[in-house]
Amino acid sequence: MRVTNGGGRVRRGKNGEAIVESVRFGPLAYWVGFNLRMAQESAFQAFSRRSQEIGESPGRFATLTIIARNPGISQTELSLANGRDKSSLTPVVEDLVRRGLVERKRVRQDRRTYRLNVTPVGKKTLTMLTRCARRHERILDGIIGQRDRKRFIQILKKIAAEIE
Amino acid sequence: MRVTNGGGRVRRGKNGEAIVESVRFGPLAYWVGFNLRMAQESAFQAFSRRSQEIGESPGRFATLTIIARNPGISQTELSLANGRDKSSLTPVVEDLVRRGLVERKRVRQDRRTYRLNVTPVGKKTLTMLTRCARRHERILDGIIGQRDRKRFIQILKKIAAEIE
DNA sequence: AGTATTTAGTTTGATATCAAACTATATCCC
DNA sequence: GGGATATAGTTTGATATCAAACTAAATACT
Repeated sequence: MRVTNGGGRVRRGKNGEAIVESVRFGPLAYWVGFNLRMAQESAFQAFSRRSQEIGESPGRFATLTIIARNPGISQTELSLANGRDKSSLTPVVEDLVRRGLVERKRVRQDRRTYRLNVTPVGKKTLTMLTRCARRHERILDGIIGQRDRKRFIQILKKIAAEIE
Repeated sequence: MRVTNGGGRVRRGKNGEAIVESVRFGPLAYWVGFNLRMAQESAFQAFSRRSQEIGESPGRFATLTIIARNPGISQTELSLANGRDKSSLTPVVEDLVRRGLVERKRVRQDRRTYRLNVTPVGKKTLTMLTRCARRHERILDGIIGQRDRKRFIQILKKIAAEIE
């Protein structure tokens, strides 16, 4: 179940007539935090549907892209770049390796760490996912508008970087 | 573990000297979806820390606010407004009722639905949470800047409303 | 009135995530 | 060299969430 708006509240009066009241959000309506959450979740949901069409979980996209762009990256570096705890990555990487999309090698000099690389099969999947993500981005661009897009992304980056 | 940037990759050369490479994000760097996620998660994390200081889970804030602003709202209406599946709300409401922050009454005309209201105790908690959220908002405002703030929120709302 | 459909909320099963504790290895410093 | 400390990754336990199946009640249709 997905939300698209504040959803009208329908209530019945004495005679059964519908009384539609809209939900009041109070301060939430104009606060950044709440709107950020709602926007992110809708966008994620939309991308999720798209990527499921090609049989991949949406989270794999960022993971695969970062590995592909940083051959030999370690799991910890990946977890930092991806904004997830390193422990969350254990099952994800396991799954990618099991399905042959990613290859994982021990490092000779430091036998604690792994180096991750995308396999040819993984590259094919990534190509499909990227196409999928581009379509998604095009829709988002349409909503935001060319004029504001750059500034919008700048602000998002600034929030991620500066909030503690 | 929280991410604030792309995190430098440190690797050791033959002679043990540190080689710092920064992580390449490829297309992720300028795509809306990824930056939206990173910003939202950092912001949420920050608010989470704040609200834990007063012993409340961060999710309770939106829930309590919406109930307070819409006395007698049903769980389904609440779930729509809050952007969560109605089934997720069952344990949340249960907890709020158990702790005496919210009161829940059966409706005579329609015995399937409940009406939710915030109790005086809940109002006190909400006041504290609101103070906490205001501090958080002030920081976000500082990062975004007064000039762009309004437009930024408009865009977030537009994304939530228009993406499918 | 009586059956079919819709609706409100709960239950169940699956997934993603985090944080803290843990294991194995590497590095620091005496 | 050897103990103390730090680091890479895994394990474990807890939480939040969703989606689908379910129950009970209301409404719609004939």
